[in-house]
Amino acid sequence: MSGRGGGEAARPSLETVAERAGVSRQTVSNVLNSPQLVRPETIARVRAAIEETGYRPHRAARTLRTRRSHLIAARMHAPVDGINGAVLDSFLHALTSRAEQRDYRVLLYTAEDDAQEIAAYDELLSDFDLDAFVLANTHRNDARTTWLAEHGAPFVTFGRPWGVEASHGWVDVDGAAGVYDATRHLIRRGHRRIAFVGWPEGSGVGDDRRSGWRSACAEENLDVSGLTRSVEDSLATGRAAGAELLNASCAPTAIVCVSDSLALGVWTEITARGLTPGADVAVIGFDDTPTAAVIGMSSVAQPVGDIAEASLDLLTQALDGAPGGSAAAKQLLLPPSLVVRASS
Amino acid sequence: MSGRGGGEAARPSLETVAERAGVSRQTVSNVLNSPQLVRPETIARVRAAIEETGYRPHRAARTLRTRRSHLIAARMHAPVDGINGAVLDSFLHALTSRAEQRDYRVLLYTAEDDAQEIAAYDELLSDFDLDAFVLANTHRNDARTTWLAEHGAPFVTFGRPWGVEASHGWVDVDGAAGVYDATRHLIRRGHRRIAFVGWPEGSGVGDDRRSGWRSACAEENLDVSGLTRSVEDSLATGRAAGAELLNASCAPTAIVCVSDSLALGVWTEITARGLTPGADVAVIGFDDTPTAAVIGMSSVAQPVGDIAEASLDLLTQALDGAPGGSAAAKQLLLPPSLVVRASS
DNA sequence: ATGAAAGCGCTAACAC
DNA sequence: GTGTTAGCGCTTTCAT
Repeated sequence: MSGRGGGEAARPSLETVAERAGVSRQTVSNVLNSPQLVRPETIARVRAAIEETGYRPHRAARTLRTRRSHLIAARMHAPVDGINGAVLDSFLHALTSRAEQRDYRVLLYTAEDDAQEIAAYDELLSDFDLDAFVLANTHRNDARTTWLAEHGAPFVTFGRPWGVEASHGWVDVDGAAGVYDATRHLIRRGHRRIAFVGWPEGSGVGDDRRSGWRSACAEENLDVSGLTRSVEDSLATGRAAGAELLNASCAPTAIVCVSDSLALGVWTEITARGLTPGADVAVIGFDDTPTAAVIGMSSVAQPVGDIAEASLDLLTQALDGAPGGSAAAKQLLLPPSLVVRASS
Repeated sequence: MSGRGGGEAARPSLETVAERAGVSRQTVSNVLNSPQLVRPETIARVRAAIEETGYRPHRAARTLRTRRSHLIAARMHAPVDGINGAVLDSFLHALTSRAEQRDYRVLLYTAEDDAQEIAAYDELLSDFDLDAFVLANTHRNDARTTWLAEHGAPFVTFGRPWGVEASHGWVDVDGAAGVYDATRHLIRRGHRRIAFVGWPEGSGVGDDRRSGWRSACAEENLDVSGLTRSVEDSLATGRAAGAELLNASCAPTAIVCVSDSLALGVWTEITARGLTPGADVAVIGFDDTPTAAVIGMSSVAQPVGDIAEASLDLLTQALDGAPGGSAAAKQLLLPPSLVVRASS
């Protein structure tokens, strides 16, 4: 740690610039925030003075006056099994870099459940004048969106509102389509007995993804009886589900999973039996995590950059004022893409 | 996105609290910031008034006055191969949650090289009054620390200053000790030909880790000739290095790697030959990434939480004033720990 | 199109 | 130990 007190030059203020340009402080502010009110030649003079003095507006002062911090809050998720968290990490990176381009910054917070997260909103909103919130992992009965809406705080969610009608802006990935594509891919490769390992019924995301498998199979009149499992998300449960499926009298030749965690569990079971994923039993996961890439497992990838971009579009549209009636869609469903590797 | 304008109650200010408690604004401020100056009974009265009104101080106002934002900047790293980034992610999470406990928040920025990162510091410092910076991945000729020191900005690094004498605060993990432990572990298991796959000479971190392997082998008079490789960090290069080693006339029975990426590359080569990591050839990586955990690969783990904690200790010590002469060490080398799994 | 006055909410400096 | 005064740097009226 280095202490304070290096040789800084005195920080130029609006005043300095105004004097130098021979205008009032106010005019400088207008050049910055409402240039259309200022005559072009004045603008030029002021711009020159800004350049010469190296003036930079001070955020805290602006925030105090306008109640806008130019800060967007995002949650830093705890590394769980470390597998699925990878998607949120790259989403966060995309969000940060794209926010910078729009003159916003991302402020982090942590929380262990919805209640803690709401407490964080409360503090962020009233203490720091946070401009907006980006939520991930929406789920049924999501208290967070309700709270934010009630408090009039702008927000977007990465994930649809599940089980409720909600009018807030959201961006999501079409999980059903992703799993549908994965299943179609397997069908094209000649598979007829394709299993699905998903999460227990009731999770919006999980049910949605499962439906993609079901409809792809239905289209081809494939028999799916006994070919689905519902388990919590982990390697161990995935492996057990895989074992069950492979032990059945009519074992599947391909297994699609709702997540990479489960898929890796299945993968582990396959290799433990001396079989080769892809050659003997095909496996496809969901999220295209680094681990999947490393071991060569096919997986459905979410377009993280596009999600971040779209989220910010929605946000800045609301924050910086949508010109006109703001007819733009406030809900967006993006298509994922299947990354085919050796395992399928 | 939900718009602004929900039914907020009017925000209570210091004034409100002061009136209610029958004191001046200043006294309320003192209760909050310098309670030792206020008589206990006054404190109690003010605290009660704060409670009743639900008053919360406004950061922007305080920042404007004190030039302290209570914000700490950290870089959001781009997901590279997705393997090694995992350590920084959990470090960032630990940093965020621990900073919250000390009434600091973490603000993100992105950068693609040192120059961009310095530009970010500049903006963050003068526009947002950032209080401090946390840097990771220190390297030789690190322009960032020089810049920060010159500008008098408080900072800590996760990583030693390599190749220079520097007096700034840092926290690092003893990589040499980690690799030494890993090698010792292999020796205890009976291995006599232990190879090391590292990075090209010149990277401080890489050379340091390699030295741990060298000294453990030297202690036991093990022959290490032809048993080390220096390659860039990736799966492919790791795999190639592994192949070379295994093809040699006197192939090693165990391979220690400077990173999990390289170790996974070696792992891939081993399994591709129909061999089993651990049973046939032992492999140990570095960083204990999620992928390592998933596939059951031994790896050296960095104590991320402790690093975050220590970094903040150093920072807050400098920011909030170290009482007394601040005799506490400003440099800290933490021991990593070997996580033994099936691969060794 | 530009300028003057006022004030956002807080704390440092000083008086009492 | 507590109150008073002033001002951080900016933008929002409103007057010109």
